[in-house]
Amino acid sequence: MELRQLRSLVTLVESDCNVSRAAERLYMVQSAVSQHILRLEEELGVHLFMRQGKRITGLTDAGEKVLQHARRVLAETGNILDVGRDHVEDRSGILRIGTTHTQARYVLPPIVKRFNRDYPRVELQIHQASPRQLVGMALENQVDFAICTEDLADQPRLTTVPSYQWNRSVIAPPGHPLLLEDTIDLPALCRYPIITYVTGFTGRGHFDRILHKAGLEPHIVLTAASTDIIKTYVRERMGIGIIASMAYAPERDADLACRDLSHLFPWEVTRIAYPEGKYLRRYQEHFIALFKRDIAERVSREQQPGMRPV
Amino acid sequence: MELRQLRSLVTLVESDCNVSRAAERLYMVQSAVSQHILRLEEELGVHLFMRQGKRITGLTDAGEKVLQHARRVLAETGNILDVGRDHVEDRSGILRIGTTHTQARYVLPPIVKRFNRDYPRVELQIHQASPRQLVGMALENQVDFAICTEDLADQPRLTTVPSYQWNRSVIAPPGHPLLLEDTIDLPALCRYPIITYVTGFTGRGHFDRILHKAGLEPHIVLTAASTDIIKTYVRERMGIGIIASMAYAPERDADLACRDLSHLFPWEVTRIAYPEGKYLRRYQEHFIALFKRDIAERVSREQQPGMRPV
DNA sequence: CGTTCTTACGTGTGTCGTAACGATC
DNA sequence: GATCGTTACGACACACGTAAGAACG
Repeated sequence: MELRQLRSLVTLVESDCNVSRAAERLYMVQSAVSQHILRLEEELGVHLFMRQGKRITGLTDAGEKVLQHARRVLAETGNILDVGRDHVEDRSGILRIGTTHTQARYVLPPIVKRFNRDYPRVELQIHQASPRQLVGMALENQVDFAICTEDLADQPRLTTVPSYQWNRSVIAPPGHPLLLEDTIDLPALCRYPIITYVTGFTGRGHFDRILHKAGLEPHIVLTAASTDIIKTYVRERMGIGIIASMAYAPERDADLACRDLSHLFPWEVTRIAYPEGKYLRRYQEHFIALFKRDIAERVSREQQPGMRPV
Repeated sequence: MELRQLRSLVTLVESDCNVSRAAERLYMVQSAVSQHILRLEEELGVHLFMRQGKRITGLTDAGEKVLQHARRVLAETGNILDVGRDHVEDRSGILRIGTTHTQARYVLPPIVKRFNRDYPRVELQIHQASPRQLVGMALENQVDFAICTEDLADQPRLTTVPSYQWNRSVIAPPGHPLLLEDTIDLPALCRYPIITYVTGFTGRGHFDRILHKAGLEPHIVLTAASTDIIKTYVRERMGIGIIASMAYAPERDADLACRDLSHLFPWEVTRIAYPEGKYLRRYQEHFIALFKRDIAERVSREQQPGMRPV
């Protein structure tokens, strides 16, 4: 068995079982990849791929199993290379972050900026996806860190680092009747059409559960994956917006009133996740430290009510 | 980077950093192993080993890190080979069991016998070690299964399967004054010299904690790692023996009286552990199933009071 | 002086690329 | 006929073994 062969196997699967395309990605000719697979199958004594004539159509059961282990082999060889890179030159490299729109737009910017100042020669990549996708991307080593709130707790093959906590706020156009209330409670919220996040995003799960427990049926008039969309329709007076508190920017959103709702909903924990056992390069550890430090500073500086350190 | 190189690295460390001996184990000449290490160091740009002149004296920090990942790479390639073996011939292979004396001597025999009847062409290896050592052996893939009671719970990189529960019994020569008591309690036990297991073995931890909580100071006159030794000195009338209940064999130990102590101590859980993510061959899964089934049958058949299924 | 590791060099295996062939849609 | 995968073959690279050299106790 050779690492090359495993590399070909994984790339082939990621190229929809198209040998030609896999070969391109690997900067090799088709025949080489083909041979890798054939030799691997020969050595193991199992067909890893199902074929119709000569067309490869998919993985066999054995292929699925081998693929999983092959992925981990490659991940670990990647870790070994990273140990080397860190000793040769620990100030440059790539940092691939997978995260949701909310984090990328409202939380990461100051952190990323500072990180870039500390490590100007590290190339930063921000990949945007849904929490569920992010879990897969972290596991398949398509990103170094997955940063989000959902789906990360108790994930068996991921190490997760809690980075900060946040809660929700309600936004509404100035003069909206909700804003006249002294203290906002759940029934008050449910008296108006609500615009909030799509299921699976940004604390939507707990939001639904709390309202359901209270026996309330909110009138959710529109949902979106990103806060910008929500704000847009709140401005259009389609309803009140329930958003993550850190997504309210006082300057830019001066035309929207905002009220904290921390007393109504549980605090959400945003986590940084990476594959269990992954070797963290110096700058990767630095990023995690920076994340926590920045949140702590921001909270104490801006007195933001809907956000707090872990 | 090549798998061969990683293999050489791991073997070299397991050969006390002696290149000649590592080469022997790998059926290669010294120079080949030497080259593997040098090329790997060259590619990574780090010294993995510390040297005094040409003598290799130990791993560097980077070497330690690389070693860990290299071990996992090899474990995963082993899993891949196992997937193949299972499809080629799933009735023969090797099963390496690491366990303590108590399990090997008093619990495993009927299970092993039955397993051998089901899979006569699987070579069984039983490696005996302390619970602490067993954890290391499982992690470093020196055994397939580690079976013991201590040190396995919440081990991060091991999957553990609870297999059965057991409690303690006291053994004493016939006519011993303790046997006249109606119900035996902790103070009663502490009135006599006690012979039991060494710290770290067979439930000794909970034993100590319970007595300490009760404010009792037992007079422990002798400790041993295996029940046979304990029995021997109980026969010599050096004291009463506190042993795992399954270690009392009514026929063979007819010259010793035995009383169950389940009412005094917490139940211990014996677990089967293997590296997280390990591919289990057919016969390995069968062994685990057999283990549980056999215990259930034994308990219901023999009405053994100090043993129960999970 | 034996042990231990590295370096030098030749041989053979094996991998990759070119190219032709065979299959499938 | 176009796309796709396998087979055949040659060139090159490289890993291993032999053997000599260098460093330590």
